[in-house]
Amino acid sequence: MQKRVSLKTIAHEVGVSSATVSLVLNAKDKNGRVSKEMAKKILDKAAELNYVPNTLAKGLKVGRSRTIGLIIADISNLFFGALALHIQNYAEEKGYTVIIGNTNEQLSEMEKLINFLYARQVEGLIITPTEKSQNQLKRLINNKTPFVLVDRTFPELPVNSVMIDNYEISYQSTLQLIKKGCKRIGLVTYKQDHYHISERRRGCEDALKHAGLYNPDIMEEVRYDFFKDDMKRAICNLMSTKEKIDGLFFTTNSISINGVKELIKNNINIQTDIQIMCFDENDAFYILPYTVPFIRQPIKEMAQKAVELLIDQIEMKNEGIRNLVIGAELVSGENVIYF
Amino acid sequence: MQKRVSLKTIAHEVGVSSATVSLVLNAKDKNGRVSKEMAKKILDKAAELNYVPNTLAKGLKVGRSRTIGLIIADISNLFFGALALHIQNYAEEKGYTVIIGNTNEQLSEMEKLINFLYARQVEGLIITPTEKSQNQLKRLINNKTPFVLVDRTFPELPVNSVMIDNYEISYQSTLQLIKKGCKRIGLVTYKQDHYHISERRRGCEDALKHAGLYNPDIMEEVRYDFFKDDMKRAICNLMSTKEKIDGLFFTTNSISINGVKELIKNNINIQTDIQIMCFDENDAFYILPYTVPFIRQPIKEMAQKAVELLIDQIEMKNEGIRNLVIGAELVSGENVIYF
DNA sequence: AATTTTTGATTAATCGATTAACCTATTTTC
DNA sequence: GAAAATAGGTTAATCGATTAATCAAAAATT
Repeated sequence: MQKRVSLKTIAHEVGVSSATVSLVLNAKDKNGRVSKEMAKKILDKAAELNYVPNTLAKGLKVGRSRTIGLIIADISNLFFGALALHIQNYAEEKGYTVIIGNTNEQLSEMEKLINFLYARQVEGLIITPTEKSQNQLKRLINNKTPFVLVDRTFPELPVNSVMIDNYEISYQSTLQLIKKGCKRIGLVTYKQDHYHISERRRGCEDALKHAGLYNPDIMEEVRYDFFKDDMKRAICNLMSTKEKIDGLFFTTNSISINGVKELIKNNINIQTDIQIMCFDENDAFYILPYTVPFIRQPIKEMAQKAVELLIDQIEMKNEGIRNLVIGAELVSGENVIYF
Repeated sequence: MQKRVSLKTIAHEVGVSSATVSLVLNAKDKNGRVSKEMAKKILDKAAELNYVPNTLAKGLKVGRSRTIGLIIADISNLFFGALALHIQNYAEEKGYTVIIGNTNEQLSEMEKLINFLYARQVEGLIITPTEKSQNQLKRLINNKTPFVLVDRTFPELPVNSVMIDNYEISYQSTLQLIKKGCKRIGLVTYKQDHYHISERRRGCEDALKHAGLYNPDIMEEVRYDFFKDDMKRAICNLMSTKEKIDGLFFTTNSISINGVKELIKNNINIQTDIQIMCFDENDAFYILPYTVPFIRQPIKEMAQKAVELLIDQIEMKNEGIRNLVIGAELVSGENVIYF
């Protein structure tokens, strides 16, 4: 790598001190601190030498890195990928650099990442927390490190968060299944204690209970670590009940995709035999010859709000804890139903 | 944010100079520079105060940021998402931080990103270049900025690259279609001048020519900016030829997904009416009741090699330009065919 | 003509960490 | 017992940029 051009280089070539160069290049010579001719000379030389300021040195001096850390649970998931993209775009627009880390849903990785990012002087974090990460978040709170949770949260902790209303959208979407005439509606969800997932389940189950259709025998749980096997078993179980089920609610995207796959494998016609409700958009749905109804999270909006919340905290514009809830939409066939 | 603990803080609390603290914390007191008792005191205090070194300050001093920039063309694409994940994981393992940027296939964005990353003192770049970005790459070459191209390259430029053998795998995969008995094999590709895409086309066409099956009338091009409309038209054209086509080669993942979708929409049975060949793995393929043959790129290996090549350059272990070609595999039903 | 103001720049400290060079007791060596 | 070696630190410069404080010369004011 060629030696980089620093303020000093320019100063030396023009024959002034580096302070002068700094003033000109930062346009802080408002009170006529530098003559126009000199300013032009410096600007020209900077352009000629292709000067790019050293963000790190500047950050060190002014005590601000203008960097935020993004801790994602599973970047190979399209939902998180899109979330990361929008967070990055929006943060960059606001003048911040984003360093992304991936926990792979591993608590230990989350701890490592926090330290890693902290050492890189991030001014704040946007986090999709892994299960049981409350203690790590508490440490961040004690440190007064600004952070925002997205997509997932722990309701018992006093933290900033951006979420969709998982209960509400699940309730409403289940009502849609009922409206379509489903009488025996099952559910497949993860066996884990993420609040957002259990809220989805609760929303679905409450809708069923209120309609007098709730049946605990057709609520299936699958393990994250044995996902494929458990899905196979779950769909198999559900499909072999005496009274055939005619509706199915999937609480996450991965469960939705795999659920549809297993249904197709079992020769169940998703149009006629059963109605389903999925979470999150996916290419896979568009490949099918029929439309699959799914709940769409407003990813871009969530990303922007998360960045805004974080920057407000960093720049001390915040007034206490904020928990944003953003509406999701049910995409069913051609028509979008908003809630 | 709480005031961070610096070397000085520790030095002050223990009652020594910060030089001593630095020596102890970096284990550079090998020649008995610091007494064991003092070292223990410092270590204990560092642990007590939860000291985390300021990577930026260290980078400034030693002249190395240990950061690399990753410029991705379209992070919402699963292939690039996976590539980014693996690059990041492997780079971190090697002690480097990765800052990711997304060009959205826009040349102007690529220029902005390069400057942005350069200002952040990246020591090198891994790039999936956009079309017509040769001049920007030439500037990097002139600057002697270490960089590696992945997935795409410009054969006329003297650059390091990690690629699959697009020509070879396309040739072989087309032979498979022919072996299955296809007589009229069409192709859908992007109308753009990326070398890797045109190599895929060339591979397919050469296989057809050598088999005496080449027909330029059923080679369709679609525009990136009018993708969906063009795909609709392309498939429609192909399907309305007098002599029905019985094989179809898609040169990218997005074309594959959309192609399959359009075929299904047009009520064409992919098992019986037509044989297809797709590029890159996708969830969508697994949702279908039949297996879709596709070409799988060894993403993880490509990622690792790219990181290795780059680090070799950064740490001056390189010996000139290297162009790595990694074998891809054809995944056809249950059996994987390696080339 | 003496004083004040303005113009146009420089000096020097600082951010946090590193490291070559230096210093002072204490211990070894002959 | 004097010189040399060693142990156990400290000083100070440095990376690149910022900025308060300062300064010298020219211009304006009285």
